[in-house]
Amino acid sequence: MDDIDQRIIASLIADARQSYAEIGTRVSLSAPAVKRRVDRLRAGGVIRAFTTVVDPAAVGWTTEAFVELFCTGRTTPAQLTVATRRHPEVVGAYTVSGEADALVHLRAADITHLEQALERLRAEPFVTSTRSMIVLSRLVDSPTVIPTPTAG
Amino acid sequence: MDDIDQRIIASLIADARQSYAEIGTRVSLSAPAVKRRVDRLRAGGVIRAFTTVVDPAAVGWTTEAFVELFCTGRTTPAQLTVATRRHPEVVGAYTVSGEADALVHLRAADITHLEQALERLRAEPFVTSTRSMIVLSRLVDSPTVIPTPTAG
DNA sequence: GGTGAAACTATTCGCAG
DNA sequence: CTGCGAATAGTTTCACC
Repeated sequence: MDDIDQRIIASLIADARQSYAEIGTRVSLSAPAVKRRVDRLRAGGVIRAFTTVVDPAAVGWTTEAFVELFCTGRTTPAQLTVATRRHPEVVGAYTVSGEADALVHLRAADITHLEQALERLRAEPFVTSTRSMIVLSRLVDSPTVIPTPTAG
Repeated sequence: MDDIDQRIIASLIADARQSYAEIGTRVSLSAPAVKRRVDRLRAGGVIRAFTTVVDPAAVGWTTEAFVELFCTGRTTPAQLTVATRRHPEVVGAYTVSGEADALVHLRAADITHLEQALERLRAEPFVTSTRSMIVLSRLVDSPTVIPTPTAG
């Protein structure tokens, strides 16, 4: 992972459908050289996937919520992973420090759908209680972060 | 937006670098037909971007947090948007129902960097207090949702 | 929405630093 | 080990039906 790799990644984050030749002009490399680096980054797990950012509303998912999960003492992260992945409405789940044990990001078609998903989540045996924050408006939602780490 | 558009989108979410011909075989359409639909979806704002999912750790961002923002009474969503976009560490920001007024998703290089970002955020004039949840582990983190809305 | 042709890319070589 | 240039295979994109 050198500086050129970083720039290739930044370029692919900006547009995943760019040609290798185009990336090459940006980073001053030939297309085959870029491809070799991208293949290496993919094999090494640095690049996980090429994906498409879709307007959630256009696709029918208009309701979103963050739910804090309070769990029984003996709940493992592995249990949480398995449980949360069962629910298709879960788009993100994290164990966190603070009062709650986990934070779950839900996306649903509407309030009714969200309520159903929430009830299913609350029915998990290790969940003792939940606290929901319904998203009223999305102010910022960067698909991925452009890598410029040394900003501190 | 018909069923074929949905399937094209699902396919592009799974792999944004697929050829139009490949998508065409999945949805039983010719490559030019697929391109026309993709162009239309892009122009209509349904498809926002083609991007790359990168392992945040590999790129140097190892620390993540969700911060609940408590604001003064007269704070508008527009103010929040402007303020949160100023900070490069903010990867997501939402106004929410519940105790807090907003939820901010931060990503930083390390704890020190996160602390700095948090202090800068707390220095915003409309912020009265904050409550942080540091992410201990990422259980689920779907880059985008595969559109299968009618699951309720 | 399909077809076919032209322009452009991707990908695989051999070869050089 | 990494990058380059050339040749082949495949893709995008266009006009037209």
